[in-house]
Amino acid sequence: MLSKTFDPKTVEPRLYAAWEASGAFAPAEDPAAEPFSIVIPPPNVTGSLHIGHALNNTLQDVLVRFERMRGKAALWLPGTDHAGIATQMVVERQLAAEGNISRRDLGREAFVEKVWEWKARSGGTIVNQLRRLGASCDWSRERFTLDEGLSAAVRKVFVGLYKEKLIYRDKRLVNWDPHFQTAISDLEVEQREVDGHYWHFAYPLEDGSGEIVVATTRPETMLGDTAVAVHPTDERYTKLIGRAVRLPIVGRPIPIIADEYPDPEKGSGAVKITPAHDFNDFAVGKRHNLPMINILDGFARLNDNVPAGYRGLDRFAARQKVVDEFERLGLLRGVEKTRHVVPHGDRSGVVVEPYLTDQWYVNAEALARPAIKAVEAGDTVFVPRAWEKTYFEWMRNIQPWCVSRQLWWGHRIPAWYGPDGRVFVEESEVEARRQAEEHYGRPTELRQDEDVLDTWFSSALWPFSTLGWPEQTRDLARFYPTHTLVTGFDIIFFWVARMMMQGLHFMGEVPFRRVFINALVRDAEGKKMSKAKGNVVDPLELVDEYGADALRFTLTAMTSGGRDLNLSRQRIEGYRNFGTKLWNATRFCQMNGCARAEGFDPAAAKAPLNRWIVGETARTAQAVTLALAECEFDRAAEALYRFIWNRFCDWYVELAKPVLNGADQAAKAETQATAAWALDETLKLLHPVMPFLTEELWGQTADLGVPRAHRGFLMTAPWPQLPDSLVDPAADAEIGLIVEAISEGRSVRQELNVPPAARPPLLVLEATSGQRRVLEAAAPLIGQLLRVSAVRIVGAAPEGAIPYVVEGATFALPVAEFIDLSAERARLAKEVAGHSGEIEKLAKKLANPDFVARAPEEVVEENRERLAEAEAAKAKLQAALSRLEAVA
RNA sequence: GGACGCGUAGCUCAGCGGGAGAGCACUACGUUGACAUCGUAGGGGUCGCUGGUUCGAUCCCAGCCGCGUCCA
Repeated sequence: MLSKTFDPKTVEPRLYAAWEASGAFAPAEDPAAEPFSIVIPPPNVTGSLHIGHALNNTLQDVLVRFERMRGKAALWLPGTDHAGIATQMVVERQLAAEGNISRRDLGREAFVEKVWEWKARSGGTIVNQLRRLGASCDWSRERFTLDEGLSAAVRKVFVGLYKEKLIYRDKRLVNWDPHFQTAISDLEVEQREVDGHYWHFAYPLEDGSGEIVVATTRPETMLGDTAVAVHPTDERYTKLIGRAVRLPIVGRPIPIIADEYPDPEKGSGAVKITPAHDFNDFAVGKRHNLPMINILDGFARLNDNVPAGYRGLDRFAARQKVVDEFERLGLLRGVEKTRHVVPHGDRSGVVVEPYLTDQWYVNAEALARPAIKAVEAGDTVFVPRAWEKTYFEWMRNIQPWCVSRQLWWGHRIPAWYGPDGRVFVEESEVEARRQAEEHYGRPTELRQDEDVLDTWFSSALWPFSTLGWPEQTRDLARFYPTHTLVTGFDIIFFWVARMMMQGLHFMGEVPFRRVFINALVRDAEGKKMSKAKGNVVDPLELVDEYGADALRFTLTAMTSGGRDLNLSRQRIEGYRNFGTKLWNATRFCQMNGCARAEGFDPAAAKAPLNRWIVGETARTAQAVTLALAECEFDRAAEALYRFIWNRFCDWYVELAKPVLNGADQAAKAETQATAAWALDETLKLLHPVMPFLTEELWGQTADLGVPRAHRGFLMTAPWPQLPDSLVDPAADAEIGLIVEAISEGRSVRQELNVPPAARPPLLVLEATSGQRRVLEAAAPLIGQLLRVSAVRIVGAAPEGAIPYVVEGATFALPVAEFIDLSAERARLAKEVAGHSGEIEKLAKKLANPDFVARAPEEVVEENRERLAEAEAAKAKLQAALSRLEAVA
């Protein structure tokens, strides 16, 4: 006998271990099985599971379990990302906390060694947390972006792109993160709006004949100014173009140039130009061939290119000093408060500086072209489709991708320099040496590039590098292109776009056929979760409290096309209750001898009740199958919830009770067999979303009746394929009538406050012969569920019987002695008014000749029928109301 | 400033050309032997505003108002 509730705490670890040990997570070996593959968005090794991971991985698991049951060779390939900056940060912090020497003192090799040690010790956290969710990843294929195989892939791609001239070295402005001492890509820069000032500085003309005023939010950069620009059409300055100002403090003469960049409407219309420290100024500098004076070092301190008093100062100290100096010189023309956006490093949180350095770039524009085409052609489809716009928007305006990082943790760039600076880009040092020897004519000492690659460079290869590329493995042939990628919209640029580019370039095919973009999980009030706000929900805590299945069902049910998903504990609790409901329905069936019967054929069931639930099961199977195939997760969850709670539990079980307790042995046996069959099908349909509870029930009911055709785990059972022919409209109509008669009767009783203990008969006044037959046959059911003593077919209602109309049939409950006549009058009047409103609307519509002429025939017909029904019902209730008023 | 998206029941959200829906919350009643992590019933919405298209608009189009996100 089942316990009273499901106990996730003991069941989950047991079942997960059993699944894993059985090898069920690996794809079927059957070569005939259609492949279905998903690569996991690799979480950072440093990570721990947050609610976004829980959502993302739940959806992947739902899909992969569904497809596995559908007989596909389903592979969900897991792994983790080395996450350059994040990991380096964690280990550095740990070194500091342990009172150890810093990374720099430790030296590169020793530090990297420390990171690997850390990874061995703590890197598995998130992977184990995924197990707690029930994720059916094939752990035997788990990969890490710094694995030997993946590193080989990275080198091959880098060298390949270099030789095609799609990777190149360039001196340009980068976003420099002074905290981590590295360049970062545009995507890693966060624009934050902050309070600041506009300082207006006067630059005296060199000949002393006047001044020109420029405004800046970054005064310290003036030390690197190499021009002042004005708009060529700005008449205020036409005469000054070509002349020079003497740069205060520095004393350097710099030209006044004409360029389209300054906006005459803004400020004074004149702009100071610092080509080495501003992206716009850099462009101006290029156009006018201006000197580029770098005034900062890697720590964002001022370097030796500035006057002595400023050297070594931090940028912000220098800012103040420059302002003070201008004031002292009498050249400060004003200060305004302003709010402006300032770039910050997304990891470090410090202000990043545009900084002139040599870096490696990928020609993203060239790689983007085929990637754009592939989505246009539908080779890869985004779900929801609207995200394609985001993808296109970025891809069509793509900039060169800076891929070098001045970090130690990552894939070292496979470039070696000779003594004269000549670069050899090869997959191995050996090969680089060989090339060098050939070039120089003798063995030559080479120095490897110090930099590592952007973490996203290796992530971009994930869909094929994890399958073994560059080796031509069986997995690669079988599972590439992968089928579906499930990820968040925040990394469409970082990751999805780059996988598209690299996949197409190196594999000649898109990396995935479909990209499902999942929502961002927010708190119950719709606020973004953040540690600062203290509203972060730990998914593992939720799993502890409600079980993994409840959390999974919640996340699945809340996944519609939206961008946000507001998670509340109440919601999870509700779905935990849903699991309990199914658990107890199974318990009920078990207590009532429901067991699989030898040779049971759902199509051959005789009792309308059984035929009805068989049809409902088939309908549900179809709805869930369609929904999951289309990533309509909320619809799948809704169909399951509705079927299990509102059909199976609320009606099937209730209506089956009298049969199960009755004397008709044949009917009882059929019902027991049907219930067992329906439950088995239900467990299969619910399994992808609630794997633990369903697997446990599957196991606990394994011995009830004849053995199942599928003897193993539910997770490997075949998915239900139930034909439409199992739906029986006649059975639907019968059960529909019974359900409505009971529901409406209950409504009458409650509204009129008929005591629950009262057991009047239910009178059937007007009904078709078919309806009468159904109602008479269902008398015991109706008796129990509506709490009536009998169902009687009568000609006319006795005085004071309360009528109601359902499916065109008229019923009455003789409960006059219990009720307040005025309450009944009010009830009838309300019903009549309701019908009147409906009638008015429909009649008006049908009276419109345009409607009748132009609307589709079936719509017109449907409206006519509804009008007739409403009129009939109203007439009956109106008659009752009149009788009542006559009595009173 | 540009792009995208959202305003539907108290809350969170589905629906998206022909009868306004769900969960939760709320109210009343109820231990009928699966389940109180329950059952039964009920109240509650000019579907942001203004126009347009249409026989018909919550749904399509335009404008406006309010909110959010991303990119400058």
